[in-house]
Amino acid sequence: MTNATPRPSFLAAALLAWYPRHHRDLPWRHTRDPYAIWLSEVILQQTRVAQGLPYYETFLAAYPTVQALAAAPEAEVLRYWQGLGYYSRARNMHLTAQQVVAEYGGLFPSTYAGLLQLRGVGPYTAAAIASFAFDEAVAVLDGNVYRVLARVFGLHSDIAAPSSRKEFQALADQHIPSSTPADFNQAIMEFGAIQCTPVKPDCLFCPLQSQCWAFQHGQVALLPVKSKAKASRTRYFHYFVLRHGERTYLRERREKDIWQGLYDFAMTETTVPELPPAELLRHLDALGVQLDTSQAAEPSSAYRHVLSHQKLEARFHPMALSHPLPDTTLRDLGLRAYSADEIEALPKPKLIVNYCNQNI
DNA sequence: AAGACGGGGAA
DNA sequence: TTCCCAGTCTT
Repeated sequence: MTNATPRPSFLAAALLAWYPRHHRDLPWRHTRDPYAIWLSEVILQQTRVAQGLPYYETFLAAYPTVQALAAAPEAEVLRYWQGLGYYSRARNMHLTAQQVVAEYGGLFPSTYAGLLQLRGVGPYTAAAIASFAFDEAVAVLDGNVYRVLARVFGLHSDIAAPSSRKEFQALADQHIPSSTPADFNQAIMEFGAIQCTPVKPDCLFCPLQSQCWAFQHGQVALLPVKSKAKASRTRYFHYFVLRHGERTYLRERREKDIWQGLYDFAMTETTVPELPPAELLRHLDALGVQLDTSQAAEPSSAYRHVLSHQKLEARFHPMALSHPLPDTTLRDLGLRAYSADEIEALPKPKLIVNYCNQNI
């Protein structure tokens, strides 16, 4: 006799009973289109549902098919992504869309292993698409799943350590029912998001209460174990908001740093808050700005912008130039003059959006 | 294995 | 303010 009908998992039974009565009605749960599911999963990778939802709607309206996304200019794709963060997600989606159209005839791979080959698609996203679009019985492992499993089974491995993945994946794969893998995956993630929350989980009305190791041992608040992220560093940005007439100079960030592919102003960076006046003059000279004809206003007060791993403190130095910047400067620094409408259409970091909203 | 990569919400 | 939220790629 084969094990075609494995012993039902108490976890699966509880989650599958809980899910229909508690889950949120979200648009990507009404489709089997791997493209739409892929989009939703990439958006949700590091983003809360409330924040990602409007982006999903707008993005899907702008690019209803993988062909439409593949045909779009990258800057436009990034503009739709503006404010979501982790912009490599959008760049990778764009590249992958082009690959799917050019090499896969516009059809997504239909297996976990096949999906894993795509750029920007890792174990989590491959499992999500494989189960939701193709009913493959591969368990998703996201932050919610780590938390639920750590508490229910009393696992004390550090979930921040890559080596813990195998342990949790094996446990999840052991409990996912081959008959309804998509429902199980949706249910366990939703359960973690709504019921088994990071802080103040609703243990009082939890269907797994009697079977939950953490609850039974009074260790709910201690699980999952997660090592702390290292302290973030502070960076000081000094932006030169150069204008000539109605146009302002911006450039695309191409360096290997934050905000790759997005647009901001010419700038320099220091490790201390202040930019010495002599340094300011040196940079303006390098830009080819003629000091006697420029009208420099006082720098703005500091704009503080907090990323998870960096604290940014930015000051903006607006300058009205009486002559355009030399072509050599434009070429060397990648600067171009844009009208206000054109700036609005460029993808920009939130910090720059904030500044522009107040000053441009 | 460790670091890089955004931005937002809740306490 | 401080704490929390985390997949994928690169090194």
